[in-house]
Amino acid sequence: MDLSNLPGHLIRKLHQQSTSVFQDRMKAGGFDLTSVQFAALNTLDTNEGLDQATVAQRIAYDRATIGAVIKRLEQKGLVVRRRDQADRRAFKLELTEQGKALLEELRPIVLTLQANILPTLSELEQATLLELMAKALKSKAV
Amino acid sequence: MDLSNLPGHLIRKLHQQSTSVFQDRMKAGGFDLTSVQFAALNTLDTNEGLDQATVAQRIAYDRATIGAVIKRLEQKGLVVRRRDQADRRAFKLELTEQGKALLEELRPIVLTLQANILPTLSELEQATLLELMAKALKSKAV
DNA sequence: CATAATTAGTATGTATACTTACTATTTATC
DNA sequence: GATAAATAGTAAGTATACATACTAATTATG
Repeated sequence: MDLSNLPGHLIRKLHQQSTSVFQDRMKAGGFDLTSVQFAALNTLDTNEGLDQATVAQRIAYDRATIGAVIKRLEQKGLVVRRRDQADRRAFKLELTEQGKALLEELRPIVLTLQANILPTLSELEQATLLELMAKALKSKAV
Repeated sequence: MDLSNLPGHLIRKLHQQSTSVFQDRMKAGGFDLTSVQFAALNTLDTNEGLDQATVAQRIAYDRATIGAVIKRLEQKGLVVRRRDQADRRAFKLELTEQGKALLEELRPIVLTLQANILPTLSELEQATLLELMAKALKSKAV
């Protein structure tokens, strides 16, 4: 039984390649940020004042996982947490000036880097792959 | 900037879906094994007496990661480690009878479950996706 | 053959990723 | 309006995933 052609294995390796490209580019630029942290940061900029649960939902993360991610962003001085006065269980998250500046700097880099995740595919092939992945995610598997 | 259509994000979510389907199926069958552990087990059956480094290389895992995976397989009584007398740094890995039996039982389940990772795609679309993923992995990204 | 360079595996530290259980609060419901 | 149900976030536990540094052993090189 050869696993190498099964969906699960191919997807895992592609994910490896994807995060590896992201990390290499960040390191090359002297940035200390993971793809997860970037995704959280980017979501906050588009929508200031979100709480952790909403951020988690937007980028498909677990509630427990996002807590640790936000904590690290806070320690890096990129995000501030304030108790929501309307709902004192929740935090309202905001980017600091430093967080906003970093995000502006990173966005073009992250966009450019996406092409390097699939360097051996033609434009058409990349588009087809993205379309099929999006379709595969349409409704959750049983 | 919307991340949801970028390769990195789609790949991550697909990976989530893939591992989730695997875990659900295992749980439904009353098995306690991750996809990573299954991959290691399967590699060992095809090739008894491999060492950890070779197993790691075959299924594209990190040397440090595979050590922990093998340790858990050993604790579950599925794998045995013996010092290689020809190279006393290395271990020769072998499946136990229990490991072999479990593997035989799991193989058809794992094969069947692969289709559930991409339930919204037609046969043709699945084949196309697999082909493109395989091609994208052909040579590592820079 | 002595020393340098590699290699197998472990240890440590950081970062996801998810489960279950918990506290504190808020919302639903009777 | 008291109580039940739900929700936000944390805590603890397990399992990848990878970088770096380390030990022990092997191979290369002078």
